[in-house]
Amino acid sequence: MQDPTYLILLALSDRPRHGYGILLEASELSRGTIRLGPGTLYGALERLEEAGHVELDREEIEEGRPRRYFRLTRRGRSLLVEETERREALVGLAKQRLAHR
Amino acid sequence: MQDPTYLILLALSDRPRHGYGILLEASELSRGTIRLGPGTLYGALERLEEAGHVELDREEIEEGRPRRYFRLTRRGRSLLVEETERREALVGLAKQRLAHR
DNA sequence: CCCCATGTATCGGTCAACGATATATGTCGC
DNA sequence: GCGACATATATCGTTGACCGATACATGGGG
Repeated sequence: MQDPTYLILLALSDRPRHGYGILLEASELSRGTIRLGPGTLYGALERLEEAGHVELDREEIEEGRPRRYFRLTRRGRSLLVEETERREALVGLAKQRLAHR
Repeated sequence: MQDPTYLILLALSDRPRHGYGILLEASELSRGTIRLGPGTLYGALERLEEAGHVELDREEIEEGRPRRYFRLTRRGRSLLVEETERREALVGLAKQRLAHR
């Protein structure tokens, strides 16, 4: 799993968000390091939805503008936890390697 | 930077290695999680060499089989350190998020 | 009145990654 | 002596995530 997809899952980990909200949260989470474009977002959401990691929470229409909220599924949260552990292990190894030289 | 490229840099961080050695070391580092194929390896090495992150250390011929050793350049090591810090920060954030719920 | 922020969505291009494949030698077991 | 496997390098074609550009729509601020 690459960073953009990981950030999307992470942005949804505390509560459901709509597309644009995910974009903003992901940007904040990475401190502006990673900027998701809409193409990345909706493509990834589609794949995540198809895989059962994310699902539509609700649809709202506010002042003529539609908002589609997505939420993590149980499977999605599992995936996020696993991926986090995998990343943590790899980074731990790397730090160890880079330290003793 | 994706995992395969990261693992290649990491595999070269302690000493120069030849292609097949990188493959084995990367497999060991990730505990078999990530298996690099030759296509991935040589493609990535070419890109890394062109970018000045990796360079040819020496060429040996042992028992009719050629061995091409690669090493990290200073720039390559810098990149590896930066990338590790970036990954560490992101994983730290993720753990924090996943904890308080 | 125009720009910007908000909000969703599609399209096409790029490029890393990947599997399959090819070539060659040495070793081990049968 | 033969086949299977590990060692070792390399190429090719495909896939698919990612990304920028673009489109469309509304509301607010300068």
